[in-house]
Amino acid sequence: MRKSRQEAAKTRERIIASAAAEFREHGIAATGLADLMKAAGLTHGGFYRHFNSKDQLVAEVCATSAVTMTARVAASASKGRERDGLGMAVADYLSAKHRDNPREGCPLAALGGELARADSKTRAAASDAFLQLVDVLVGQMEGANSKEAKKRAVFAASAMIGALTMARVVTDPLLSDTILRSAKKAISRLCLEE
Amino acid sequence: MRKSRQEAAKTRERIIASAAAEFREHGIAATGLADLMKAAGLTHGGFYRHFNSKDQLVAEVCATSAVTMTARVAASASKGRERDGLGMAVADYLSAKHRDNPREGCPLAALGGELARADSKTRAAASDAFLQLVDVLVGQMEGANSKEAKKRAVFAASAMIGALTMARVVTDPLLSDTILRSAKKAISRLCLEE
DNA sequence: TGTACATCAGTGAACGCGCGTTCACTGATGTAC
DNA sequence: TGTACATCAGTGAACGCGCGTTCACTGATGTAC
Repeated sequence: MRKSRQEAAKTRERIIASAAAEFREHGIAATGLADLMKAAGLTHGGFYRHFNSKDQLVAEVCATSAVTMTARVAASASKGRERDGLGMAVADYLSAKHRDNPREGCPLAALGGELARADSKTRAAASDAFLQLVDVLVGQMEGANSKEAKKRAVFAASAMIGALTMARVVTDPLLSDTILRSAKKAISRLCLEE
Repeated sequence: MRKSRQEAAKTRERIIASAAAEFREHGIAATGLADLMKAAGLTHGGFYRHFNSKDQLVAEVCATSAVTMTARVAASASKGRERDGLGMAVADYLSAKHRDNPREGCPLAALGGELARADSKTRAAASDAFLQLVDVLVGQMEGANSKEAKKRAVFAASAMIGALTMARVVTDPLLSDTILRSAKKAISRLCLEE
């Protein structure tokens, strides 16, 4: 039952999309190929018509989900009328909604530790994802292309990722909210000063 | 070849110590019981004389490695003569040495994502670990027991964890150093003001 | 444009392997008298 | 204090299971004439 090239390309995208969601929800190591192929509405045997290995999929998922995530952050930044696009972006990233929906959220926050141990292509994609996030933030800051602004944005990005991660780890819902709120406040303040 | 109670207790501690190192280096899901028992100098069959399940081990490892980590941060804070214990603690946590030695480092930074998906006992231990870290930081801040100081410490802790995680993810060594340095600077500054 | 053939997307069974867990066994340790 | 027996830490083999990967097969799609 061969499919047309168009259909095959769509299937490939569907596999990547399912994998992106499953990985972020359950972790990379904990998600089997059979699981994610089933989530894409396929049997697991067909996987290797599209990818050479699970590792290759992981790298591609990392790259594509980074683009989606960055676009989302950029979009919420642009909702800030005139000023405080950065505040909007940070507030959206550190929202309860984002915390409670890792499937569609930032891959760096959901998979941080695993990405640090991944192969070089995946880590390269993750690095790129981080830099994309930094770029979006820097674009929203006063004195955008100064080195100082870049450094602040690097800090803001890693702090946002850390806060979202810990907000998901912690069992006490009040503490989780505090983590989100204190980070939102501190990062907005830090980036507005000067 | 039954062992004495003393020896058995030491074995148990040895398993926890090996597991703590292996988990932080390779991840929880990626570390098999056979691997970690071998690292402790035992065969894997004996595991269940000490623990009911892998999950139980994970929770205990999380609890004990948190204590070690907190003690380490507290120790480097106390090295700061008179002032700036906080600066010392942050600098030590965000050092290249810590980044390059996850085996002996902070479990929250090494396992963040996996802990968020772990069972409730493990997540409770991880929450506790986070709060311990916050307490150490708050103890080093001006106006220590104000609510404002606590919130700042919550932010500092999550930002430190995020920065260390991302410093390990990123492939460019210069960027990795920048992440560490910018976080060190921003956190020290943030906590000293006011 | 129609026909014959090669390609290959997707299926479903199978591969070897390592996982977490269980178990029979061993012999030194701990306990009871 | 000495002896007889129960306990149990640790070994090593085995359990069923799901993993990533491979493969023979199917039939619609793509290609060549």
